[in-house]
Amino acid sequence: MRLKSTVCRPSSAEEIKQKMLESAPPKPKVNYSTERTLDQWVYDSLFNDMTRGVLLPGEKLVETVLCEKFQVSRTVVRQALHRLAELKIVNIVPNKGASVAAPTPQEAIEVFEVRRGVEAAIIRLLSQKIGPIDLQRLQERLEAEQKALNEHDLPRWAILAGGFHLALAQITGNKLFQKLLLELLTQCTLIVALYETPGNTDCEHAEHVRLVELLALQDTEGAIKIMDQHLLNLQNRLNFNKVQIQTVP
Amino acid sequence: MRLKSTVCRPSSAEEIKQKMLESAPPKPKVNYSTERTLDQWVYDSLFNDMTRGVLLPGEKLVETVLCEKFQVSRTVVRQALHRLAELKIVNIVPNKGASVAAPTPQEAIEVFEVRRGVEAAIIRLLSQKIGPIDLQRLQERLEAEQKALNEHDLPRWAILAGGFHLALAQITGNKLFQKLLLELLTQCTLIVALYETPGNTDCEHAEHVRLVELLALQDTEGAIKIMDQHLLNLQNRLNFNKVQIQTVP
DNA sequence: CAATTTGAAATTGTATACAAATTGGTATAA
DNA sequence: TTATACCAATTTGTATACAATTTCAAATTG
Repeated sequence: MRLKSTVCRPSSAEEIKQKMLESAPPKPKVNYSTERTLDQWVYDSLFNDMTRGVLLPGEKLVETVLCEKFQVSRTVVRQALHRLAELKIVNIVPNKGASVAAPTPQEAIEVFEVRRGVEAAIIRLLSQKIGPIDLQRLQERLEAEQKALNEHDLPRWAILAGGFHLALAQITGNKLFQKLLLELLTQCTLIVALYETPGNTDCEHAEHVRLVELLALQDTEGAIKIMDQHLLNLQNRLNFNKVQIQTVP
Repeated sequence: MRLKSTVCRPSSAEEIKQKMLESAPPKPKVNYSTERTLDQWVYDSLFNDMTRGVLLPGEKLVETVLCEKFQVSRTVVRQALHRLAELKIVNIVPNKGASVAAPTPQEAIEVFEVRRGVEAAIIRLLSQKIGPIDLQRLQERLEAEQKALNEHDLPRWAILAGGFHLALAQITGNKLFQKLLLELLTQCTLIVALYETPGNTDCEHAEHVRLVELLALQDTEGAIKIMDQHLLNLQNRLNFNKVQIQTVP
């Protein structure tokens, strides 16, 4: 008996303020309709929380809880959740509710199969369009990665490493490829959170370096091969026997 | 008793009844919640209307009109539209409304680039898993295609030809590839509706035949090449200067 | 005590109510 | 005539109200 009626307004409680503070949403938007809708704001916020690892796979997403967190009505929360479900990064079971997707081992394998295909296609396309400025920028990225590794700042490195793949997609100039890859990367984030084993970050970084070298040499097929192996290595580090802990508060 | 019949404000009229009859929805669902939700029903119905060419690119999708067509509240219609927008087959502009996606020439090119990459990946994966039964089924599909062509039943042929590509994805066993390809095919349907030129169906069919021959010979790279050319041919038949007619009732 | 029933709280699905924005036409002024 | 300001009707965005389903623990029964 926490909420008096079926309303999700501030009602008259104080635990709500507590909740608010404990995980405050980015910014409540001064006047709504400044080009963006509320549901887009909730959508983006949830999406980011998942890519950043704030929301973990399997975590329950109860509508009223999100209503209070964002101080919006259930209508907008539902809309955001259903849109995210369309991308398979939120799982919705009718009459049961929504939760952060927790891909099964089978689904994880499928995601990696698609990702390998898509990233190969991206490299093939990119090789026709890449120029010296692009290579320059990739080099700078690699140096930033190296720096993060030297400083043992793994969270920062992880973000940079994901960004590296997105940067490749960006060079193609193809927005659809960029969107598709972002979705796949997000799913991979969830998969890694579920099944990750230690792994060798130095190795991953070296593969990025080698990839850029091959791109600079215009060795497209070689670059594709490295990328494929890179993703296979990541996949092979997954341990599907790992016990999955459902977050239950 | 639910359904107080005051659904969506019938405004004032009779043209509405006309619209209702002119495109009656499949089935109104006896008791809702027989495993499926209303918004899923609307979603599926709209999706099919687009793949079947009943809804044309650019067509306005006004919420209240759909409310009356399906006899549901705006809530479910909105949910369905926003989900479809997530797949880029419906276009939503905040405060302006929804319409069937009408890809620009640039977007069309991007869809084809992605599709070529995805279908190549599908063939590469499929070649590891295809067996004699699969080849048998593909042969039967081709015969059905041939029959439709002989009978000059182009609509049926178009459905079969699209189904051929989906059938290839199915052989991979990868549900994600299947979902992705279905989305891309739907976008291609819209693109073709906008920019199609006559084109040679016999040629397209011959390419399907050749593809299956190469798969039977386990010539994966050859099959990929044929598929790529097949899709390039389709793309090259598009005429981006074609006048686009917006349906305005 | 184990298994089943049951019922109220919690949660989701759907409908309606209200607010804000857009649209299109008309009246007015330059 | 053209341009602009303004209002009313339409349409979309958001919040609330209500209905149906699920959950889970206490009560009942064997």
